[in-house]
Amino acid sequence: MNFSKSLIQWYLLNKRDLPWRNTTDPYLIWLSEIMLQQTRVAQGLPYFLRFTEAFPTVFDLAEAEEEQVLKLWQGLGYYSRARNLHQTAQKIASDYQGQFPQSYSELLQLKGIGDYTAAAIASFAYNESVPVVDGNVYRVLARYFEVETDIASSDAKKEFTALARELLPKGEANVFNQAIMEFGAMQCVPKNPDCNHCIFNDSCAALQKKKVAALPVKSKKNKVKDRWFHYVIFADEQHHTLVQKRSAKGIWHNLYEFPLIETTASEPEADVEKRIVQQKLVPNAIQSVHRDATASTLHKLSHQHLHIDFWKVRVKGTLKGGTDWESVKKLPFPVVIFNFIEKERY
DNA sequence: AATGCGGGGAG
DNA sequence: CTCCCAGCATT
Repeated sequence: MNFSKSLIQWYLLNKRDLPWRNTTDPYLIWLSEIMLQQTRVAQGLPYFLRFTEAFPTVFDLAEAEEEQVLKLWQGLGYYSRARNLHQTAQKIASDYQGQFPQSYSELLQLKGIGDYTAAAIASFAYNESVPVVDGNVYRVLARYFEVETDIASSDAKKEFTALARELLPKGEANVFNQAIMEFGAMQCVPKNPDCNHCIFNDSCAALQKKKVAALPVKSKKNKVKDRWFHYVIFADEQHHTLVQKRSAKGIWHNLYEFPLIETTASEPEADVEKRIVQQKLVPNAIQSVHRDATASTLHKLSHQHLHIDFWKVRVKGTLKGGTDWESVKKLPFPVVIFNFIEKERY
Protein backbone atom coordinates (compact mmCIF):
# COMPACT_ATOMS: atom_id res chain seq x y z
CA MET A 1 0.00 0.00 0.00
CA ASN A 2 1.23 3.49 -0.77
CA PHE A 3 2.17 6.18 1.72
CA SER A 4 -1.09 8.11 1.61
CA LYS A 5 -3.40 5.11 1.85
CA SER A 6 -1.40 3.69 4.74
CA LEU A 7 -1.46 7.02 6.51
CA ILE A 8 -5.24 7.30 6.20
CA GLN A 9 -5.70 3.75 7.39
CA TRP A 10 -3.48 4.46 10.41
CA TYR A 11 -5.46 7.61 11.13
CA LEU A 12 -8.85 5.93 11.07
CA LEU A 13 -7.62 3.43 13.65
CA ASN A 14 -5.65 5.78 15.89
CA LYS A 15 -7.20 9.22 15.75
CA ARG A 16 -8.08 11.09 18.90
CA ASP A 17 -11.66 12.10 19.47
CA LEU A 18 -11.47 15.88 19.33
CA PRO A 19 -14.51 18.16 19.32
CA TRP A 20 -13.60 20.04 16.14
CA ARG A 21 -13.39 16.75 14.28
CA ASN A 22 -17.06 15.99 14.83
CA THR A 23 -18.25 18.89 12.72
CA THR A 24 -17.97 20.47 9.30
CA ASP A 25 -19.11 23.84 10.65
CA PRO A 26 -16.45 26.21 9.30
CA TYR A 27 -16.91 28.48 12.31
CA LEU A 28 -15.90 25.77 14.75
CA ILE A 29 -13.09 24.56 12.51
CA TRP A 30 -11.79 28.11 12.06
CA LEU A 31 -11.91 28.72 15.80
CA SER A 32 -9.98 25.54 16.55
CA GLU A 33 -7.37 26.22 13.87
CA ILE A 34 -6.64 29.73 15.11
CA MET A 35 -6.30 28.44 18.66
CA LEU A 36 -4.01 25.62 17.64
CA GLN A 37 -1.52 27.80 15.78
CA GLN A 38 1.78 27.16 17.53
CA THR A 39 -0.24 25.64 20.33
CA ARG A 40 -0.60 22.08 21.52
CA VAL A 41 -3.98 20.38 21.48
CA ALA A 42 -3.83 19.82 25.23
CA GLN A 43 -3.33 23.51 25.83
CA GLY A 44 -5.92 24.72 23.34
CA LEU A 45 -8.73 22.27 24.07
CA PRO A 46 -10.11 23.89 27.26
CA TYR A 47 -10.06 27.26 25.53
CA PHE A 48 -11.99 25.85 22.61
CA LEU A 49 -14.65 24.48 24.95
CA ARG A 50 -14.98 27.78 26.79
CA PHE A 51 -15.14 29.79 23.55
CA THR A 52 -17.80 27.64 21.95
CA GLU A 53 -19.88 27.87 25.10
CA ALA A 54 -19.53 31.65 25.28
CA PHE A 55 -19.83 32.16 21.52
CA PRO A 56 -21.85 29.34 19.90
CA THR A 57 -22.00 31.17 16.57
CA VAL A 58 -19.88 33.65 14.68
CA PHE A 59 -22.51 36.29 15.43
CA ASP A 60 -22.06 35.83 19.16
CA LEU A 61 -18.33 36.32 18.76
CA ALA A 62 -18.81 39.32 16.50
CA GLU A 63 -21.08 41.02 19.03
CA ALA A 64 -18.74 40.52 21.97
CA GLU A 65 -16.39 43.21 23.28
CA GLU A 66 -12.76 42.69 22.38
CA GLU A 67 -12.00 42.78 26.09
CA GLN A 68 -14.22 39.77 26.68
CA VAL A 69 -12.55 37.89 23.85
CA LEU A 70 -9.10 38.68 25.23
CA LYS A 71 -10.19 37.62 28.71
CA LEU A 72 -11.27 34.24 27.39
CA TRP A 73 -7.99 34.03 25.49
CA GLN A 74 -5.96 34.93 28.60
CA GLY A 75 -3.08 32.50 29.02
CA LEU A 76 -3.12 31.12 25.49
CA GLY A 77 -0.55 33.57 24.17
CA TYR A 78 -0.07 35.22 20.77
CA TYR A 79 -2.89 37.60 21.51
CA SER A 80 -2.98 39.02 17.98
CA ARG A 81 -4.78 35.77 17.19
CA ALA A 82 -7.62 36.79 19.48
CA ARG A 83 -7.77 40.32 18.12
CA ASN A 84 -7.79 39.10 14.52
CA LEU A 85 -10.31 36.41 15.41
CA HIS A 86 -12.67 39.04 16.70
CA GLN A 87 -12.14 41.33 13.71
CA THR A 88 -12.72 38.52 11.28
CA ALA A 89 -15.85 37.40 13.09
CA GLN A 90 -17.23 40.89 12.68
CA LYS A 91 -16.39 40.85 8.98
CA ILE A 92 -18.02 37.46 8.48
CA ALA A 93 -21.11 38.65 10.32
CA SER A 94 -21.45 41.95 8.48
CA ASP A 95 -20.04 41.34 5.00
CA TYR A 96 -20.81 37.64 4.58
CA GLN A 97 -24.11 37.35 6.50
CA GLY A 98 -22.40 34.91 8.85
CA GLN A 99 -21.45 32.50 6.05
CA PHE A 100 -17.74 31.72 5.78
CA PRO A 101 -16.23 31.94 2.31
CA GLN A 102 -16.01 28.44 0.87
CA SER A 103 -12.67 28.41 -0.93
CA TYR A 104 -9.02 28.40 0.05
CA SER A 105 -8.24 31.59 -1.84
CA GLU A 106 -11.14 33.53 -0.33
CA LEU A 107 -10.35 32.30 3.18
CA LEU A 108 -6.79 33.44 2.69
CA GLN A 109 -7.98 37.04 2.44
CA LEU A 110 -9.22 37.08 6.03
CA LYS A 111 -7.18 38.50 8.91
CA GLY A 112 -5.35 35.85 10.85
CA ILE A 113 -5.78 33.22 8.15
CA GLY A 114 -2.60 32.26 6.33
CA ASP A 115 -1.68 29.41 4.00
CA TYR A 116 -1.97 26.71 6.62
CA THR A 117 -5.25 27.82 8.18
CA ALA A 118 -6.92 28.52 4.83
CA ALA A 119 -5.99 25.02 3.68
CA ALA A 120 -7.15 23.48 6.93
CA ILE A 121 -10.57 25.13 6.83
CA ALA A 122 -11.02 24.52 3.10
CA SER A 123 -10.18 20.84 3.39
CA PHE A 124 -11.86 20.06 6.72
CA ALA A 125 -15.08 21.98 6.09
CA TYR A 126 -15.40 21.67 2.31
CA ASN A 127 -13.00 18.86 1.38
CA GLU A 128 -11.24 21.18 -1.07
CA SER A 129 -8.10 19.57 -2.48
CA VAL A 130 -5.47 21.76 -0.87
CA PRO A 131 -2.57 20.43 1.20
CA VAL A 132 -1.91 21.61 4.74
CA VAL A 133 1.70 22.24 5.67
CA ASP A 134 2.38 22.71 9.36
CA GLY A 135 5.17 21.63 11.66
CA ASN A 136 3.89 18.06 11.68
CA VAL A 137 3.83 17.84 7.90
CA TYR A 138 7.38 19.16 7.63
CA ARG A 139 8.58 16.53 10.05
CA VAL A 140 6.71 13.55 8.59
CA LEU A 141 7.66 14.32 5.00
CA ALA A 142 11.25 15.30 5.78
CA ARG A 143 11.77 11.97 7.48
CA TYR A 144 9.83 9.66 5.24
CA PHE A 145 11.29 11.09 2.04
CA GLU A 146 14.61 12.24 3.53
CA VAL A 147 14.17 15.86 2.56
CA GLU A 148 17.09 17.83 3.93
CA THR A 149 15.91 21.31 3.04
CA ASP A 150 16.12 23.66 5.99
CA ILE A 151 12.49 24.13 6.97
CA ALA A 152 13.31 27.64 8.17
CA SER A 153 14.33 28.62 4.64
CA SER A 154 11.99 30.39 2.28
CA ASP A 155 11.76 27.74 -0.42
CA ALA A 156 11.12 24.93 2.05
CA LYS A 157 7.49 25.89 2.25
CA LYS A 158 7.09 25.66 -1.53
CA GLU A 159 8.94 22.39 -1.70
CA PHE A 160 7.01 20.69 1.08
CA THR A 161 3.72 22.10 -0.14
CA ALA A 162 4.37 20.68 -3.60
CA LEU A 163 5.24 17.30 -2.12
CA ALA A 164 2.15 17.28 0.07
CA ARG A 165 0.02 18.23 -2.94
CA GLU A 166 1.33 15.25 -4.90
CA LEU A 167 0.53 12.93 -2.04
CA LEU A 168 -3.00 14.25 -1.56
CA PRO A 169 -5.41 11.51 -2.76
CA LYS A 170 -8.14 12.81 -5.03
CA GLY A 171 -11.30 13.58 -3.12
CA GLU A 172 -9.74 12.76 0.25
CA ALA A 173 -8.16 16.05 1.28
CA ASN A 174 -10.11 16.17 4.51
CA VAL A 175 -9.04 12.81 5.88
CA PHE A 176 -5.52 12.91 4.42
CA ASN A 177 -4.71 16.30 5.90
CA GLN A 178 -6.04 15.24 9.28
CA ALA A 179 -4.10 12.02 9.01
CA ILE A 180 -0.69 13.44 8.25
CA MET A 181 -0.93 15.98 11.06
CA GLU A 182 -2.22 13.44 13.56
CA PHE A 183 0.56 11.09 12.56
CA GLY A 184 3.12 13.80 13.18
CA ALA A 185 1.59 14.68 16.52
CA MET A 186 1.16 11.13 17.81
CA GLN A 187 3.68 8.86 16.10
CA CYS A 188 6.33 10.78 14.20
CA VAL A 189 7.06 13.04 17.16
CA PRO A 190 10.06 15.41 17.34
CA LYS A 191 11.97 13.58 20.08
CA ASN A 192 12.53 9.85 20.37
CA PRO A 193 9.77 8.58 18.10
CA ASP A 194 8.89 4.92 18.58
CA CYS A 195 10.04 3.84 15.13
CA ASN A 196 9.98 0.16 16.09
CA HIS A 197 6.23 0.31 16.26
CA CYS A 198 5.69 2.56 13.25
CA ILE A 199 3.71 1.45 10.22
CA PHE A 200 6.45 2.89 8.04
CA ASN A 201 9.39 1.17 9.71
CA ASP A 202 10.18 -0.69 6.49
CA SER A 203 9.84 2.28 4.15
CA CYS A 204 10.87 5.44 6.03
CA ALA A 205 14.03 6.81 4.41
CA ALA A 206 15.21 8.56 7.55
CA LEU A 207 14.88 5.39 9.59
CA GLN A 208 16.76 3.31 7.07
CA LYS A 209 19.58 5.84 7.03
CA LYS A 210 19.50 6.47 10.77
CA LYS A 211 18.67 10.09 10.27
CA VAL A 212 15.41 10.29 12.16
CA ALA A 213 16.88 12.47 14.89
CA ALA A 214 18.55 14.72 12.32
CA LEU A 215 15.39 15.45 10.35
CA PRO A 216 13.83 17.81 9.69
CA VAL A 217 16.71 20.25 9.39
CA LYS A 218 15.90 23.51 11.12
CA SER A 219 18.43 26.29 11.39
CA LYS A 220 16.61 28.90 13.38
CA LYS A 221 18.13 30.27 16.50
CA ASN A 222 16.52 33.12 18.30
CA LYS A 223 18.21 35.82 20.25
CA VAL A 224 16.68 36.48 23.61
CA LYS A 225 16.39 40.01 24.86
CA ASP A 226 16.36 40.74 28.57
CA ARG A 227 13.98 43.34 29.95
CA TRP A 228 13.30 44.53 33.48
CA PHE A 229 9.70 45.34 34.41
CA HIS A 230 8.90 47.04 37.69
CA TYR A 231 5.17 47.00 38.21
CA VAL A 232 3.70 49.44 40.65
CA ILE A 233 0.64 48.22 42.55
CA PHE A 234 -0.97 51.22 44.12
CA ALA A 235 -3.43 50.96 46.97
CA ASP A 236 -5.35 53.98 48.14
CA GLU A 237 -7.50 54.38 51.23
CA GLN A 238 -10.42 52.67 49.44
CA HIS A 239 -8.17 49.73 48.54
CA HIS A 240 -8.42 50.69 44.90
CA THR A 241 -5.54 50.31 42.49
CA LEU A 242 -4.49 51.51 39.03
CA VAL A 243 -4.32 49.50 35.84
CA GLN A 244 -3.68 50.54 32.26
CA LYS A 245 -4.18 49.02 28.85
CA ARG A 246 -1.05 48.29 26.84
CA SER A 247 -1.53 50.21 23.64
CA ALA A 248 1.97 50.22 22.19
CA LYS A 249 3.20 47.82 19.56
CA GLY A 250 4.83 44.74 21.01
CA ILE A 251 3.94 42.11 23.53
CA TRP A 252 0.55 41.92 25.18
CA HIS A 253 -1.09 44.51 22.93
CA ASN A 254 -4.49 45.53 24.33
CA LEU A 255 -4.03 43.53 27.52
CA TYR A 256 -3.91 45.25 30.89
CA GLU A 257 -1.07 45.78 33.31
CA PHE A 258 -0.18 47.85 36.34
CA PRO A 259 1.71 51.11 35.94
CA LEU A 260 5.10 50.10 34.65
CA ILE A 261 8.63 51.35 35.01
CA GLU A 262 10.95 49.57 32.62
CA THR A 263 14.71 49.64 32.93
CA THR A 264 17.27 48.41 30.45
CA ALA A 265 19.25 46.57 33.08
CA SER A 266 18.98 45.22 36.56
CA GLU A 267 19.10 48.03 39.05
CA PRO A 268 19.64 48.16 42.81
CA GLU A 269 16.38 48.21 44.74
CA ALA A 270 17.12 51.65 46.13
CA ASP A 271 17.43 53.09 42.64
CA VAL A 272 14.16 51.58 41.52
CA GLU A 273 12.45 52.85 44.61
CA LYS A 274 13.80 56.30 43.85
CA ARG A 275 12.38 56.12 40.33
CA ILE A 276 8.98 55.12 41.64
CA VAL A 277 8.84 58.06 44.00
CA GLN A 278 10.38 60.62 41.66
CA GLN A 279 8.35 59.75 38.56
CA LYS A 280 5.17 61.05 40.17
CA LEU A 281 3.01 58.36 38.64
CA VAL A 282 0.14 59.68 40.76
CA PRO A 283 -0.50 63.04 42.41
CA ASN A 284 -1.34 61.36 45.72
CA ALA A 285 1.08 61.51 48.62
CA ILE A 286 3.00 58.30 48.98
CA GLN A 287 2.80 56.56 52.33
CA SER A 288 5.01 53.55 51.79
CA VAL A 289 6.93 51.75 49.04
CA HIS A 290 8.21 48.22 49.17
CA ARG A 291 9.04 45.44 46.77
CA ASP A 292 7.09 42.19 47.11
CA ALA A 293 10.13 39.93 47.19
CA THR A 294 8.16 36.69 47.05
CA ALA A 295 6.42 37.78 43.85
CA SER A 296 9.52 38.52 41.80
CA THR A 297 9.82 36.24 38.85
CA LEU A 298 11.59 35.58 35.59
CA HIS A 299 9.00 35.24 32.86
CA LYS A 300 10.35 33.59 29.73
CA LEU A 301 8.88 34.29 26.33
CA SER A 302 10.25 32.96 23.08
CA HIS A 303 12.23 36.12 22.36
CA GLN A 304 12.33 37.90 25.68
CA HIS A 305 13.26 37.20 29.26
CA LEU A 306 11.24 39.43 31.49
CA HIS A 307 12.63 40.12 34.94
CA ILE A 308 9.52 41.17 36.78
CA ASP A 309 9.25 42.85 40.16
CA PHE A 310 6.08 43.98 41.89
CA TRP A 311 6.20 47.06 44.06
CA LYS A 312 3.43 47.89 46.49
CA VAL A 313 2.80 51.57 47.03
CA ARG A 314 0.30 52.87 49.57
CA VAL A 315 -1.02 56.36 48.91
CA LYS A 316 -3.21 58.83 50.74
CA GLY A 317 -6.66 59.82 49.60
CA THR A 318 -8.29 58.44 46.47
CA LEU A 319 -6.59 57.40 43.26
CA LYS A 320 -7.95 59.11 40.19
CA GLY A 321 -9.22 56.37 37.89
CA GLY A 322 -8.76 53.76 40.58
CA THR A 323 -10.35 50.31 40.33
CA ASP A 324 -11.39 47.89 43.03
CA TRP A 325 -9.60 44.55 43.13
CA GLU A 326 -12.55 42.37 42.12
CA SER A 327 -13.11 44.44 38.99
CA VAL A 328 -9.43 44.24 38.17
CA LYS A 329 -9.62 40.45 38.17
CA LYS A 330 -12.16 40.53 35.38
CA LEU A 331 -9.82 42.30 32.96
CA PRO A 332 -7.52 40.47 30.54
CA PHE A 333 -3.93 40.29 31.77
CA PRO A 334 -0.75 38.53 30.74
CA VAL A 335 -0.62 35.34 32.82
CA VAL A 336 2.45 36.44 34.71
CA ILE A 337 0.53 39.43 36.02
CA PHE A 338 -2.70 37.55 36.56
CA ASN A 339 -0.87 35.00 38.68
CA PHE A 340 0.25 37.82 40.93
CA ILE A 341 -3.27 39.25 41.08
CA GLU A 342 -4.77 35.94 42.12
CA LYS A 343 -2.32 35.43 44.97
CA GLU A 344 -2.85 38.92 46.26
CA ARG A 345 -5.18 39.43 49.25
CA TYR A 346 -6.99 42.68 49.71
C1' DA B 1 14.18 37.09 4.02
C1' DA B 2 13.91 38.26 8.98
C1' DT B 3 11.76 39.37 12.93
C1' DG B 4 8.22 39.71 16.63
C1' DC B 5 4.73 37.51 18.99
C1' DG B 6 3.21 33.48 24.57
C1' DG B 7 2.96 30.15 27.15
C1' DG B 8 3.62 25.56 28.36
C1' DG B 9 5.03 20.65 28.03
C1' DA B 10 8.40 17.06 26.94
C1' DG B 11 12.90 15.16 27.20
C1' DC C 1 18.51 23.51 29.90
C1' DT C 2 16.57 23.21 24.65
C1' DC C 3 13.10 22.41 21.48
C1' DC C 4 8.79 23.27 19.44
C1' DC C 5 3.91 23.23 19.24
C1' DA C 6 -2.64 22.31 13.65
C1' DG C 7 1.56 30.03 12.03
C1' DC C 8 0.68 34.86 10.86
C1' DA C 9 1.65 39.77 10.13
C1' DT C 10 4.84 43.08 9.37
C1' DT C 11 9.03 45.01 7.73
